[in-house]
Amino acid sequence: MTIRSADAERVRNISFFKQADDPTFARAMTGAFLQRFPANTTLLMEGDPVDFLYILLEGAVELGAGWKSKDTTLAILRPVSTFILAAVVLESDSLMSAVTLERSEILMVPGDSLRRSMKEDATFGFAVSEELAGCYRGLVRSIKNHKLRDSTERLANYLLTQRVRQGEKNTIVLPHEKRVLAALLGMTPENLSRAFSKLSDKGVSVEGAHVRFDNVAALERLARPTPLIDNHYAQDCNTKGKAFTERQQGLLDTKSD
Amino acid sequence: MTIRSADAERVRNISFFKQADDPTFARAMTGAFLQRFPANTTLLMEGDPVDFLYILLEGAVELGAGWKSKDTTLAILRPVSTFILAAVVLESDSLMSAVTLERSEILMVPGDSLRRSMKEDATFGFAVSEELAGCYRGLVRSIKNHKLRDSTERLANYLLTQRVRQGEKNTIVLPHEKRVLAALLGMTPENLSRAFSKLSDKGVSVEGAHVRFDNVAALERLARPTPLIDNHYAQDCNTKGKAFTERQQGLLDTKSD
DNA sequence: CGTTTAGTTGAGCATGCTCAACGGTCGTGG
DNA sequence: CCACGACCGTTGAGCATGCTCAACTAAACG
Repeated sequence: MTIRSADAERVRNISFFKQADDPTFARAMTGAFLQRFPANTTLLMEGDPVDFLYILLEGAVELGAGWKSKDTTLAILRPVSTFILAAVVLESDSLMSAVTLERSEILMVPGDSLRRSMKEDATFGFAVSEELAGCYRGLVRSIKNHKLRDSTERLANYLLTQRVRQGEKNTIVLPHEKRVLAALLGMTPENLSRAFSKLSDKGVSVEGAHVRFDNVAALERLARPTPLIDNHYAQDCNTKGKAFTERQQGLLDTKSD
Repeated sequence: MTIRSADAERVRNISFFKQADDPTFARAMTGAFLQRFPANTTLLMEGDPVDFLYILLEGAVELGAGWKSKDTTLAILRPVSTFILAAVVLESDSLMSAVTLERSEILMVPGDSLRRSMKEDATFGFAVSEELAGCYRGLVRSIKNHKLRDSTERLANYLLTQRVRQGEKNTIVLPHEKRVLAALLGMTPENLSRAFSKLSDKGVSVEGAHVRFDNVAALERLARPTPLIDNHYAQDCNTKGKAFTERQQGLLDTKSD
């Protein structure tokens, strides 16, 4: 077995493996191996056949796509996240490219093993369906965020989201370089700068990666976060405490394919 | 049983029911009923709890979302299409609203029945996973279409796509009102008009719902369709002849949740 | 100490939206 | 049968959001 038990533990804690029993988990992991990649390594290009499910355990990965000399970022992933799950289920070619942003540690699970486990164990299969459904809904949120909000509103909501995740304190630290954040929010670095200065009205001040909030109420009045777009503001919105299956992604951050 | 056998047949022909055996199909359909709705009926609002999987058998449905007095169209569905599948799997609230565009006939399948069948029959569960994965990839295509192409390019690709679907003839008939088409392509009706006139250079002429192509080569040179965005141009791209699981959707048309 | 890279700022431009006006079509009702 | 109104689609003018390009600063790294 090429994976350490500590890693196996971490992997079992991601949603859809948590519900698998031991034999199913073991079979799903058949042939899996752990690999390290330096920053800026292309893991996968658009159109490549997909043979493995990728599970990011350490580092950061950008999912993107291009056409006619344009490029766009679809999501930035942080551990622990799976990606390319949909392509694995369908045994089809990748629709996006994946590139490491930092030195990263990635578990690669053969698609065959995963599909076999799904077909043999209905409970596990259902868990994968839940994961896929969560990813789907993450994308829907992402599209709504993009089509219904302008860049300043997206930034405002991003900041409020980070504030919630980092414990409701009045200062947060940005988890990405500003250039990466700009790509995540669907704008240029120049416009991110300008968006930040527009928010100074609302008590937002920036110093490097540190952001301070002096008037959260005013910021919320501009941002108007909603559980129908911003997953974190989902108080009791997922009916059965299953919030874990639905993670924010895409323009909202993390988890994908 | 409230559904006619002719309808049952049509339903069985959509991807993920096709793979179910008879008992599983029967159980999944427990409590299902067929309902007719007039045009412009709201079937579901954003944030509503979802109790049924909807299957559109006749008519047309628009999926949309709103925020702060803005509204946007996420997809237009045509028969036979399921929708709200992801929310059903997760037993959670809808992220989009659904409205009939025409008089429609919709089969409503209780979420409980569907989830139970998935948990009891791994083969059926896998088929649902394939469906979800296909929906996911449809959304990814949709986002790429939107972020990487300007409005004229989206229209050009839409027209080429329709041409392929309608049999590669040199004239097609638009399946929607232009106002609806505009929403589908993510622009205003005014801009759709302008986009059409920009395409007259490329041999495209419009008369009502009829569009004629006099220079397909030129149009393709502008549109540059690719299987990584436009599903139809997938020659042999899905590895195992499973193309049926992946339908175009969202900005590309039809099939969703 | 030079070089590189991230971030900011400004000017000009492009894509797409809003608002208003107008023509054509269809359905209704006089 | 015609007249009216409603609505779809088109066209034009002006505007807004966001992008490109360029210059400049500051910090990081050799």
